[in-house]
Amino acid sequence: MDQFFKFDKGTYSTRSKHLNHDWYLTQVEVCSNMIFKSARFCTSLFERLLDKFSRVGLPDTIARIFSRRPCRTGSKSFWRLYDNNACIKHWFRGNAIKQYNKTGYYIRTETTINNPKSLGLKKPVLFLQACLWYGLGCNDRLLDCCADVDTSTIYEGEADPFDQPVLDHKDRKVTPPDLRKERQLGLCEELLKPKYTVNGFKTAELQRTLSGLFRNSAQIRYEMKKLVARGAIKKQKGKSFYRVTETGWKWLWASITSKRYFKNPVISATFKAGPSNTPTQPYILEEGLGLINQGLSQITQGLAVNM
DNA sequence: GACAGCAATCCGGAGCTCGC
DNA sequence: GCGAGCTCCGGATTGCTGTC
Repeated sequence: MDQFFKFDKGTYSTRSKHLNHDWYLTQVEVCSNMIFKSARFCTSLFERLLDKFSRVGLPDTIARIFSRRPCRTGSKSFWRLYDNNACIKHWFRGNAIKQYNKTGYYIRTETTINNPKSLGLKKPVLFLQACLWYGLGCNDRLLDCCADVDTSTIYEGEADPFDQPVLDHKDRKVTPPDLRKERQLGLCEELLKPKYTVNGFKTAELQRTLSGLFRNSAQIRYEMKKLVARGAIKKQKGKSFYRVTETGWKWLWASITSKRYFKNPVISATFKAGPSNTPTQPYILEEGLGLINQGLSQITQGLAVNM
C-alpha cells in the first residue's frame, strides 16, 4: 500500500507502524462524451433529448438503465441549469446518471456511483475498475435509449454556409473552406491575430506573413474569396483593406478550436510521435487504450495484495 | 504602380466503360 | 472480377484588365 500512498509530516510518517490504512471509494464518476462538429446540431439534439426522454427517470426505466431490479423508493429526476445549460439528473438508490450539454460542442453522459452496494459492487478501492465498467455500461444503456431520435428532424434551420458551396453576388459557386488543408488553416489562424483587428489587413501583408504557405497573392485571394462570400471577411469600400466580421470571428474561433481540441483529440495531440498518422493507424490508439487498462489492472491488483 | 476582379486554363479525382 | 483508359466535373492557378 505504501508504494501508492504516503502520509508524511516533514520527514516523519504520521502513521504508526502498527496501523494500516484501508482505502475505500467515496464516489466514482464515469462519463462518456459525444463530440459534435456543429454546436447548433449538438444543442438542438440535446434539447430534443431533454424533451423526448424526460421520463427515463421513472422507477422501472431507470432500474433498467442501472441493470437492477426496480425500486419504488430512491428514484427521482432533477432538471438544473449550469452556466445557462440544462442538466437532467436521474437518481437510483443513491446513485445517479446525468446528461448535459458541455460547452455546446459535446453531450456528456455521466454515471455517479455513491452507493456501490446497491449496484452489486463494493466500497474497497480494488473495485475501482469494476465501477468503471459498470458506469460505462450505464452510460451505454442510456445512450442506446436516446439513440431513438430522427436526426433529420433536428436541423430545421438553413444549412451551414461554411459547410457547403454558396453563390457569390454573380451567382457563381464558391466552394466551402476546408480546414483540413494546411494552407486554409494557416490563413484562418493568421486572421485571428489581434494585430488585424484595428486597421484590418491587405493580401500583400498576408502574403509576406504566410509566404511558406502561399506562393502568390492570387492564391490568398482565392482562399479569402471563400470567406468573403460567406460574410466572414468584409472589404472596406474603396480601399484594399479587409476586416474579419463578427460572424467571421465566431466561425474562425469555433472551427479552429473544434479542429485543435475535438477533431484532433487531446490524447493524440499529447503524444507527439506522429499524431497525423493516428487516423490511418488506429492500432496505435488501441494499443494506448490497452496500456491504460493494463495499468489500471496492475494498480487494483497491487492494492489488493497490499491491503 | 499596386491591387483586386475576372475569365480562361490547368489539374486531379471520381465514376464509368470496356477488354482481358 | 479486376485493371487500364477515358470522360467529366469541380477546385486551383494563371494572366490579363480595370480601378483607385
